Amino acid sequence: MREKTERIVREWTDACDAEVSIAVLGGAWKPSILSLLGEHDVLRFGELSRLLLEPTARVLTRQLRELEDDGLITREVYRQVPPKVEYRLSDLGRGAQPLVDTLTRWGGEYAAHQRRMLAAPASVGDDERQKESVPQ
Amino acid sequence: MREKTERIVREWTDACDAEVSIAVLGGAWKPSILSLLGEHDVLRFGELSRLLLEPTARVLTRQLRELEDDGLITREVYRQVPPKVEYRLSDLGRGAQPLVDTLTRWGGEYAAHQRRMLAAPASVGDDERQKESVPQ
DNA sequence: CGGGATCCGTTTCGATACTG
DNA sequence: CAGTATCGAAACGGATCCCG
Repeated sequence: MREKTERIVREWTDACDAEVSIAVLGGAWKPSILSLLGEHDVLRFGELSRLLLEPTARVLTRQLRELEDDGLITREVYRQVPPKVEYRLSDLGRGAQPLVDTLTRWGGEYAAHQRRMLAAPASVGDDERQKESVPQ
Repeated sequence: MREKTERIVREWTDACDAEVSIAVLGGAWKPSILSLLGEHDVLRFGELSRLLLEPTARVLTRQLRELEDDGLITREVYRQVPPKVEYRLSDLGRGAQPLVDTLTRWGGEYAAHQRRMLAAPASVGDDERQKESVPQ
């Protein structure tokens, strides 16, 4: 487990369990990585890199390490030339798939909703924080 | 919408919709805030502050503003002395409740699983990244 | 009561260059 | 191919003081 994850698992009360999920899945690219590994079963470093539209190797490596440390994916190194490294979901990672799917679905709906908002010319009486009115 | 949220909604491809969810819900205390507003229907600033075990006012204010900007909660100001401000879920926020619940459930299970790992004395052959072995 | 202003340390992201 | 090393910029969480 990452130190950060461990701290949160230890110290936070049950009331905020959702924060644990955010701590584990909240890094850049992480949900996408889990999603792709869910679809493809096994992926090499370079394949992940291309599918994700090229985050820098530095960044991708760190996210993968963190997911590994938190137990969601496994990393298998083939000591050969040229090197080859395979990533898969662990049991824990497969257990997270429904959550990732839910994140994907809600995020898609939210993005679609907001894109409609962006497309629509701001109409009079639109809701740009006009609640500064005086209800009482 | 926050600038950050808007950037992500605009620029990311559909393949990474989950990142949108993380962008919106990924701040400290945010899932907890939504959770509490789901339970209590309406809460004042001070009530939220106490229920969350006292984040500083500065931090709580910022998270509430971001959630408001992203359209998940509403803020109603009563111009009286002493002041009174009420927070509620918006329609968008109510729509996020199933997602928050899923985050809470998975986070709870993950935390329980990892706490068992922490409690168990590390047994021989435990999995602290021993995959550096040579499969081929 | 419900903040705003200011400041700061840490974390995180990301670009560039290099390597077994 | 799959990284590592180094560096800079920015975002974030948080403390402290002040205010209508």
